[in-house]
Amino acid sequence: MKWDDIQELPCSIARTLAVIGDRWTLMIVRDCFLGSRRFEQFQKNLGISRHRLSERLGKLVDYGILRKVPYQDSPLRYDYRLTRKGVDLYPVLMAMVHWGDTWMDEGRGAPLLYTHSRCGQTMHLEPHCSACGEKVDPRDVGLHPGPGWPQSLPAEKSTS
Amino acid sequence: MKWDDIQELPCSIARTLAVIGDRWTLMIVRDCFLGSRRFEQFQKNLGISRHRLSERLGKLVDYGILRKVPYQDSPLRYDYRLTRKGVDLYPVLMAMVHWGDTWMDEGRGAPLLYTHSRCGQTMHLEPHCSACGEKVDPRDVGLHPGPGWPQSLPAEKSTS
DNA sequence: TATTCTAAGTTCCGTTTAGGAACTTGTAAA
DNA sequence: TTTACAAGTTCCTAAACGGAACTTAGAATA
Repeated sequence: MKWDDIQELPCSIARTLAVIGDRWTLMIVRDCFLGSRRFEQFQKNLGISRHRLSERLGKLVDYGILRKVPYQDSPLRYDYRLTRKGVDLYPVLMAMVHWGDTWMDEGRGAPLLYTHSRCGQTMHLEPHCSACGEKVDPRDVGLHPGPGWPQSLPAEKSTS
Repeated sequence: MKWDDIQELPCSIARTLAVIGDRWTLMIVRDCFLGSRRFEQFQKNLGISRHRLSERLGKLVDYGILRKVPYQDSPLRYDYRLTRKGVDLYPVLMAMVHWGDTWMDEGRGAPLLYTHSRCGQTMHLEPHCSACGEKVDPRDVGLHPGPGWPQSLPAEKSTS
């Protein structure tokens, strides 16, 4: 199976990875959250090849994660800005931040700390149940087929 | 810059992507959460080439995300099981699930639904503040250098 | 007016990584 | 004795990546 075919699977992780599962793509999105908007800025911050960057930005625009907003005409030039769909990737990135802080800091501690302005405290993001608001343990999650599960396939057995 | 060099950056997202940012790697981890433990099982479920699978499993073991547990000797054979480090990737995967459910369902609805056994309701994972417990909006998060921020670099300006 | 500069890409080409089919190894079952 | 099974390896072609040089359109400078 080719990598590009995974977006056809009835699986939201596969469909998400089909969009942001490429090398560099999430790093570009990360850079947007840190304030980058322009080609040269991304290129300088990330050290990605211009060729690759150009292609990835195009893909992110095609998928509606970034949109091009003119910041001058003659020559016409665009900022790349996160759309709502792009901003919605925040929990994915922050989940990675927490995992990296926990497991990949090599004893040096987190490179960045996050402050919740509502409560003023340093924090990380914790997954809570959208229904009851409690913190969720993976073992307390059951799954079953939803409306988008293909009728042609048998129901999956319920695991973790 | 080569992709493999990103793990040197003082950024937990980069360090996380250095481990799970490859094609197929997160799909394999996903399959683990769904109950797969053996080579043939992964290969059949994912359609990944045996070559690639073998290499990715080895990498996941090297990074301590999976561990090999013998399930028979003669011939000696192993299950691949999630370690604590691997289980900790759950929030990353579930954040992707929610994003995929929201933006990539093509109007068909979520392929899978998740139930929180504590409260019995269908849910998704919401990012909450680990300090105050409230739901977090990206605009309410400020960042500043942490203990792992290299002393040689100037402090970053605080963005989103 | 001619030259240089800036931003945002494209082109080209050699290197890596991926994908797929066939083959291997050790053992158990028919 | 042959077949089957599980878990890889080998080998070869195709696709993706990385880096340097080049392009384009206009602005600024000499």
